[in-house]
Order: sequence, then structure tokens, then C-alpha cells
Amino acid sequence: MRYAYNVYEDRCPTRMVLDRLADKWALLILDRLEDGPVRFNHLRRDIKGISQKVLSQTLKKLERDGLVTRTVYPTVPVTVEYALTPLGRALGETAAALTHWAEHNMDAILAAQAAYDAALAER
Amino acid sequence: MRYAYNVYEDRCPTRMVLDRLADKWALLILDRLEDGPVRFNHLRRDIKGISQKVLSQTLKKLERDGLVTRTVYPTVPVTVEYALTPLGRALGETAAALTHWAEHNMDAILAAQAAYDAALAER
DNA sequence: CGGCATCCCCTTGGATACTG
DNA sequence: CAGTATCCAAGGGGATGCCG
Repeated sequence: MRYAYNVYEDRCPTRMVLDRLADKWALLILDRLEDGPVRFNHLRRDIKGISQKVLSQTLKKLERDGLVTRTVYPTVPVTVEYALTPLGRALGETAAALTHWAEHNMDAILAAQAAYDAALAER
Repeated sequence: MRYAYNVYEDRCPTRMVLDRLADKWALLILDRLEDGPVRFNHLRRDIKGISQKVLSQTLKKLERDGLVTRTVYPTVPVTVEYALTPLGRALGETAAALTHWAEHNMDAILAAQAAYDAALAER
């Protein structure tokens, strides 16, 4: 076994964490925060296609996991900034490897899909 | 922008790939196949908690993406082996970084969750 | 053994409206 | 601005049964 925990076991702690991390929106948010704090509606606008409900939920989970901080400024109207914690920053860098891999190998994957679909249609 | 494509845009190819990769089961399957080919029911038994329907669907997606090969041996009853392609192996290694990160930082995350929940209950 | 088909539930997430 | 609350539709995924 290569891991301290058996990641194939149900209910192993690593899986819990993996569950949280294997989230498209979480990865995108983490990535978007790498350049510094961002306000709620700014995130909402930048990350196209996310609803405010899902953004809110995802941010809350990330905050609970200690990956993101939520800072409220008592302006009128109120301003809320989200920023990476050191932990979140470290994860963001790890996750960026995945995003970069996706980008570099996208062509190969798209080609494989086309070939697969063509072979299917032929039958 | 750090990426060739704007990953925050809806409908960008990188997001399509990321969508597929941000899948707990896919990551676990990729990881499980790193030591060599595995048969369907063997995978099903090893990866606790996955249903055969979801396993089947996930494997089909991975095959379509060119990450996994499916080989049928005409025994009776039939034997089917799944194995990583070079592309799949490369992704598996990248994904392993995520899994390892999860394992190494799990304690910090669990502690953050406990602190968050405690602060909530107190109010 | 390795699936696919069917049924069915129940969660996820979108749309909308409202509040501090 | 930054959410929460409510409603509702779609589909993801479990359970079961059947087949090559």
C-alpha cells in the first residue's frame, strides 16, 4: 500500500478530503484566489456559469476546511473578501498541476474522444 | 492570464477536461490501475462503495478519453481487463499528487472543520 | 464474468424573491 | 453588496433483474 490510509476503503479520511477536492468549482475558485483576495460578486462574475447559490455553498465548505478566509468589512453596503489561507494556497498549487495537465493534454483527449465516437458510429 | 485558455470562461475546452478529472471515482480508478491491469469485478471489489453502474459508466468515460484501455479475452465466461494508457498513467501520477496532498494535510483540514463547527455551535 | 435495462428515489442545482 | 429562503425540475446514482 502506497498510502498511510487505504484510499480504496469506504469512510477513510483521505477519501473525505478527496471528495471535497474533486470539485470543479472548488478548484476554479482556489485558482482564482491565487492572485489575492476577491469579493463575492467579483468571483461570481469572473467564474462564468456558477450560480450564487453554488458559489456560496462552495465558499462555505472551503472556509470550513480552512482553505479560505472570509473577511467582512463594515462598509455600507457591506464588503466581503475571500482569500486563500496558507493551506489553501498550497492546495491551489497542487491543483494547478491538474489544470495545467488538462490544458497540455487536451488535444490528445479530444482526439481520443473523436476516435471513440467515430468507431461507435461505424458499428 | 496564466493559461492558454481562460479557464474561467464557460465552455472552454480545459473546463471540459477538468470536469471529467474532478471526479472522485475516476481519480481512485486511475490510481488503482497504476500497478497493472485489473478486471472489472476486481475493481468493483477493491474500490469500496462504488456501484457497478457507476463503475461501468466511469470506465466508459475514461476509455473514451483515451486514458484507459478495455481488453476482452474470449474465455468462458468472458474476462475483461482494464489498463492505463500512457496518457492515463501520466494523469494518474498528476492526480496522485492531489491524493498525497490530501493525506498529508488531512489533519489540518479535520482540525479546521472541528474549529469551524465549534465556533458555530457556540453562537 | 461483465455488463445493460428498468424503476425509482433523492439529492443537486437553477430561478426567483426577499433581507441586513 | 452579499447573501438566505423557497420552490421546482433534472438527473445522478442505488437496487434489482436479466443476458451473452
